[in-house]
Amino acid sequence: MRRMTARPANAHQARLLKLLRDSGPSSRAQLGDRVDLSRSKLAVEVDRLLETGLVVADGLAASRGGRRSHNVRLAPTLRFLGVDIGATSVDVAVTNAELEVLGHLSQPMDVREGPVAVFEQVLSMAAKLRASGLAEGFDGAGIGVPGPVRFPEGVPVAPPIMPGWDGFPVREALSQELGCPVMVDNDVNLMAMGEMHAGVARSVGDFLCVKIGTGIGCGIVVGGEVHRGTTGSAGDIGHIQAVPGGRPCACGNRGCLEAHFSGAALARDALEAAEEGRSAELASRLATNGTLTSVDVAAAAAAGDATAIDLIREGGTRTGQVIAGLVSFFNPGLVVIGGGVTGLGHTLLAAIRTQVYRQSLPLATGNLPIVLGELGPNAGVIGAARLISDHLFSPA
Amino acid sequence: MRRMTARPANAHQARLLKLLRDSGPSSRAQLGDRVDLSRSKLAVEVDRLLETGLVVADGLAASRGGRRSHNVRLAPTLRFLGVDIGATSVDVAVTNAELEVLGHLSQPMDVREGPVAVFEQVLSMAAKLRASGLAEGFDGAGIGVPGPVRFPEGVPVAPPIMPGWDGFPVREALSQELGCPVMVDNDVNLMAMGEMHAGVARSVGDFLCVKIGTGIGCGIVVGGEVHRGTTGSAGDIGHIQAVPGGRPCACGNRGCLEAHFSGAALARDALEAAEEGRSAELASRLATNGTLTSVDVAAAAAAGDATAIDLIREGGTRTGQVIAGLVSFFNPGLVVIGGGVTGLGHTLLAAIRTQVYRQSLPLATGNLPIVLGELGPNAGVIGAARLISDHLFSPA
DNA sequence: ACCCTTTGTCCTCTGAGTGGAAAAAGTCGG
DNA sequence: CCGACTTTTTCCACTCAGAGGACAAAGGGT
Repeated sequence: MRRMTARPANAHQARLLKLLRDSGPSSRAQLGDRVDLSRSKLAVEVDRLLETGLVVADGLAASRGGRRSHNVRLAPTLRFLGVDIGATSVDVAVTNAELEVLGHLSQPMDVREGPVAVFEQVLSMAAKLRASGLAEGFDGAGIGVPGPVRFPEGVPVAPPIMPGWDGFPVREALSQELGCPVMVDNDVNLMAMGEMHAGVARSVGDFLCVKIGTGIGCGIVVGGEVHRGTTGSAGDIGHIQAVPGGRPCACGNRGCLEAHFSGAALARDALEAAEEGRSAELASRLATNGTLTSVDVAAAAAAGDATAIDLIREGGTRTGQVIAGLVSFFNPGLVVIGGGVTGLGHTLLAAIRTQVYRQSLPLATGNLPIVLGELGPNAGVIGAARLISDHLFSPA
Repeated sequence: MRRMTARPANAHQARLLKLLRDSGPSSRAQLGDRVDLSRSKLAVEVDRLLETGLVVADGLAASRGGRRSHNVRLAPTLRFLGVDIGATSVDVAVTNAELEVLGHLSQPMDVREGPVAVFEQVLSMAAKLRASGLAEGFDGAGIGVPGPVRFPEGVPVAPPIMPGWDGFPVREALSQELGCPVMVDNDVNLMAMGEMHAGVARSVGDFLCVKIGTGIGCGIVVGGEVHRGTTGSAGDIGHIQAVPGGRPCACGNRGCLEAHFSGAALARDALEAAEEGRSAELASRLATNGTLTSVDVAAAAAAGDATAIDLIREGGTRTGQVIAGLVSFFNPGLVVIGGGVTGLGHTLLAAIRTQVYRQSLPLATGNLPIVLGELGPNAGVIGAARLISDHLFSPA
C-alpha cells in the first residue's frame, strides 16, 4: 500500500489536521467553530485535504437541530510508529493518526549494547506489529533516546549512559530502514509531550515532567513547546547537587541527585539494606530473585516494610529538594512525576510534595498540582507519535 | 505637542518599526533586504508609516554603487520613559525611539515607603527630565518593580519586599498620571531585556540574567522571549536552598541563597567582620562612614583586604552552586551577571565561573560564557523602554 | 559622454479570502 | 403529513493584499 505522501499545503490545512488529530472526527461546522475561517474558505481547504487522501469522509454527524452535517476524519490507514528507548528497555507502539495506541511491545534491553543491536531489536518489534495486521506500513516514526540529542539533525550528543551512540545518525539510519520520515528526541521530552497530548498535562502551557527511571531527567514545556536548550541537554537534572559532599557519582562530582535517588541508586540501597539485615522483606526477595530492583522496594513498601518505606521517603525528599528549586526558578503550572519508579506511588509523591511545599515560596506553590503521570509506559511512545505527527502535519 | 497616537496597522508595519528601532535609520533598500517583501509592497507600507508620522524621511543614504536612496527613520520626537524601581533606589530615564538613553536620573529611595510616595518621586523625576528639554511628553513608559507581577494587568502580586504594593494597580495609575500607555514587569526581567536589546545578550536566544542586588533574582529568556511563569514569579531564585540547614531567612526557611549572599547579606557579614576585628580595612571604613555596604566590600577587596575577598569569593561560590543547577536544568547559551554588586567585579565572576564549570556537566558548560552585564544601571531602564516599545510597535 | 547599477514608481495580474444568497437536508409542532 | 424554522452546504460575485515586470530617475566608473 502507498504510504502518506502528501503534506499540508498551508497553515490552514496544518491547523485542520491537528484539530482532527486532537479532537477526532468532526463535521465541517465543528471545525468552522474553531478555526475562524469563512465557511467557503473552510470548505475549499477541507476539499483539498480530501483530495490528498489525508482526510476522508466519515458518515453523518449528530444533528445540532438542523441539517445533519457530514463528518470528516483523518485517513484511518495512517500509522505512526512510536519508539521509546530507555536505559534498560525498548518500547515500540503503533498508533493511528489520532495517536491512539493500537499495539504496544516492550522488551528489556541494555542500551549500552549499542545502536546497531538496539535498532535490530526495534525493527524486529516493528515488523512483528506490522505482521499482526495493525499496520501495512508506517507514515512516520518518532523515537526517544535516553540522552541529549541535537534535535534538528536527530543525533545523540555526548550521552553519558550510552557512549556508543555519540554522533550516531539515528534519524538518518532509521529513516532509511523504515522508509518514512523520522524525528528523534530525548525520551524525557517525549514523555512530557505524551502527557501533554493525552495525559494529565492537557491544556497546561508551562509544566515540568520529572522522569525517575534508571536515571533522572526533566522535560520542560514552555508555552506548549518543549524547551531543549542550547545544546539539547536541558532538563538534565540528575547531576544537580542534592547533598553537598554526598555520595560520589559516576559523573565525577559528589552528591548528585542521581547518586542518591534513581532506579539504580534505589536498587543498590535496597541490596545494602537486605545484606545488612535491616529488612527481612527485602532479604527474602533477594534470596528468591537473586537481585533487587525498584519493583522489589515498591512491593516491600506495600507490604509495610519500614526500611523500604524509609528508602522511598528519603529519595522523595531528595527529589523534592531539587524540584523545589526548579519550581522557584521556573514557576510551572504543574509538575508531573513519571518513569519506572511510579510503582513507588503515593509514598514517593507524598514525600516530594511535602518537601516542595515546604521549601518553595507560596506564590509559586499556591496553586501547583504535583501529580503522577497517567499514561505510564505509554507516555513515551505517544509522545514519540506526537512528535512525528507535529512534524508531518506542518506545512512543508 | 501631540504625542504618538498611531499604531502599526499590520504585522509588516510592526516589523519595519522594530527594524528601524534596532538598526537605526535605513534606506528602503536596506529594509527590503531584511523583510522579504516585494519592493512595491514595501514602498506602500513605508509610505503609510510616513503618513502616520511614526516614521520620517532622513536624507540620502550612502551609495551602494547606483542611485542613492532616501533614508527613513523613526520620528525623532518620540520619547519613551524607562523606570526602574529597585529595593533601595529609583532610576528614571528618557529614551528616543531607538531606545538610546538621552537622560538618566537616579535617586536612593526605599520601596517600602509605598506606591504613593514612590510614584510621587518618579513623576517628579520625569518632570525634571522633561523640563530639561529632553522630551515634550512621553509616548509610552515601561516600569520595573522588585517583585512578581501579574503581567497582563500590570499589578504586583504578593511581593515579599514591598508589602504595601500588593495588588496596587501600577499600570493603571501610572498611565493616568503620564497620559500614555504603560507596561509593568519585574525589574529582573527588564534587566534581561535590556541586555538582550543593547548589551551582551544581543543575538542570544536562550539565556539567564542573574541580578544580585539587595536580593537575588534571575531573568529567563527562552527563544528571545521573557519567561514569566504561571503566576509571574519565575526567576525568583533568592530562596532556593544553597546551604542545607544554613542561615535562617526572612522567608521562614533556612539556607536560602539570599540569606547567604546578596547586597543585604554581604553588608551584614562585612559589619560582623569589622566588629570582630577580622578586617582592619572594613573597620576603618565603618568608622568613617558609620555603615557598610557592598561598595565598601568592593573597595576593601580592591585594596587587597583578605577578609573582603573571602566574603566575595564565598558568596560567588554559593551563587555558583545555585547557578550550576539552573544551568544543568535550563541549558542556556549565556549567563549574565548584573545588579548592584557588579562592583565586586571579577573576583565574584571568577568564583561563580569556577563553581559552575566544576559542578555542571561538560555538555551544558562546554561553550557557556558567564559574563558581567555591560549596561550597568542602564540595563533596567533600557529594558523598560524596550518593553513598552515592543508593545506599541505591535499591531493594535 | 557612455554604459552599467541601483533605486523608486507605476501598473497589471493573480490568488486568497469574505460575505451574501439560495439550495439542501434536517427537526419539530400541530 | 404539512409547514415553519434551523442548520449545513454550495455557489458566486466582490475586495484586497501582494507579486512582479516595465520603465523612469539618479547615481558611479571609465
